[in-house]
Amino acid sequence: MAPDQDRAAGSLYRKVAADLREAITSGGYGDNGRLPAEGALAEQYGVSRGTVRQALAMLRADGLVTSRRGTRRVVLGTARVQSFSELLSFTHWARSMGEEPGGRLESLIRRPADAAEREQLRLEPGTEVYVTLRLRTLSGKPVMVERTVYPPRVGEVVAQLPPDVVSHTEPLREHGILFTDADHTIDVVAANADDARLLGCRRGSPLLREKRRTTDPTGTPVEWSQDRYLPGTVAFSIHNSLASSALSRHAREND
Amino acid sequence: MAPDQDRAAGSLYRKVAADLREAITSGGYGDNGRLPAEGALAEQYGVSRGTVRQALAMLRADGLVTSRRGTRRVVLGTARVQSFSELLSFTHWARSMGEEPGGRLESLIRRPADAAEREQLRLEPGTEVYVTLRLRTLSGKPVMVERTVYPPRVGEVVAQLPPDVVSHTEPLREHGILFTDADHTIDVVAANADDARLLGCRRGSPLLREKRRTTDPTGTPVEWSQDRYLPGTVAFSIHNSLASSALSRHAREND
DNA sequence: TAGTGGTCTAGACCACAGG
DNA sequence: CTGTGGTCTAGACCACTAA
Repeated sequence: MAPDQDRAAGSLYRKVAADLREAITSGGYGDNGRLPAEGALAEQYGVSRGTVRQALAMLRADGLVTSRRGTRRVVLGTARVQSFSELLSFTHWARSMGEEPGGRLESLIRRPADAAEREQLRLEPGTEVYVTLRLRTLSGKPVMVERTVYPPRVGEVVAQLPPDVVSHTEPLREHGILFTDADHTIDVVAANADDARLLGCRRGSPLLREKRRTTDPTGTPVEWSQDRYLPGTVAFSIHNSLASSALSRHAREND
Repeated sequence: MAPDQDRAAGSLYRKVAADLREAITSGGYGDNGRLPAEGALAEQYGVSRGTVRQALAMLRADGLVTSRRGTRRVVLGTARVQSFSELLSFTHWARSMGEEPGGRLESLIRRPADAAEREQLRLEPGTEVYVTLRLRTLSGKPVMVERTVYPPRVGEVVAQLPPDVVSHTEPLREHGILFTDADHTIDVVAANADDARLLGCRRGSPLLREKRRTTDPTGTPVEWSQDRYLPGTVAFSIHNSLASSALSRHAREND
């Protein structure tokens, strides 16, 4: 078991959800099969129906099952949805694919925030921010350029990390800086001179861009980042429904 | 009020959620402000705490509020998240931006499904599918090429629509074909000859691609589509958190 | 310590699917 | 009609935050 999965512990409904997820993804209920009724599951696990429903809501959000009034839940598929930490951390993502993540800090500067940065990070005029430029690699091959702006509290921690540290989210968590919510925007952008030099592509060639603003549980922004990927190295996937949705990032596969 | 929003009707928690959403987005609680306690909201609306929590879970998924044990919920922002129908329907999306959606059916053919299509739509070998190629425009300007594969049950309905019909999801709903779940993948692809001709770009120039498979409440696939957008016309946004996430598509704004 | 959200229970009624 | 998921209630206890 990956250490990530142990987070199922702590609450009952997470344990039930983890167990059901395991049963589903290992084919225990078949594809397009039906799950037992909520009442049956409640009895089977020795919990109330409400707890079972809370567990099933997680699977619903992940696109594993549908639900419709009147009939049993249907197994949609064995969709692989990434955990939140896999989504935010290049390092976790790479490792989950069996690739070796690498990176190089190109620059780290401290300067007053401009208007856009103040807006994104909710900072007072004159506040200084830390700005990093990193090249990210998979098994030695450049795939992404990452530009991140940190507010002072976070930047001070980042600035003291060794320049060759692979993961940033882990040390930050140890400093009590938590990532709980993120807004992402995905589009296409042309490579500028820096992008071209670092990624080894032509200037003006298209890159897949992900802009991301992350906040902690109090709603305070902790990071504003702009990642630019070489085409063909990444795709973003989302499952959504009338009720909920989820995003996942994965290596691109053939058409 | 847009007709879409009337769907808040039907259940209590949706009404509560709609009311709170309105209060938040109109600034009633301020940015980074605090919501009243769950108990207070329950009393205010005359419902149980469980119902209030169900409503708040929706706002949480939309990125409007955070939550943390021990303190009141924090208003994250006034994020505009699109409804599921806006996300699936080009027509709804265009109108929500105040643009005039247009389109032209370039071709509609019926032929046996190939291996990939059978896989995506869960069809038996030899089953025939309907394949459409459409050019989509905003206020007359080409922005997207859409290739959709329908299984027979759905294709038969689509094939009988007038070629210049703007929205397909609406007539389908009237035929009892419901869209409840979708999986999306977003990446970059080079324009082929057809794309270049229809969109008026050079062959090989980059396009933002969204692949989408949609299913109905029983888990049966009803559509497999591949949309290719001109760069600069669209971006995709997602809010996600430790608990949940949502996707929205919107017009690109300046950097 | 007091207030808050997170979790869990037990029971109720309804709307809808399908025989 | 029966069985199912959808909704709602009333109450309980716990873990955590902030004063």
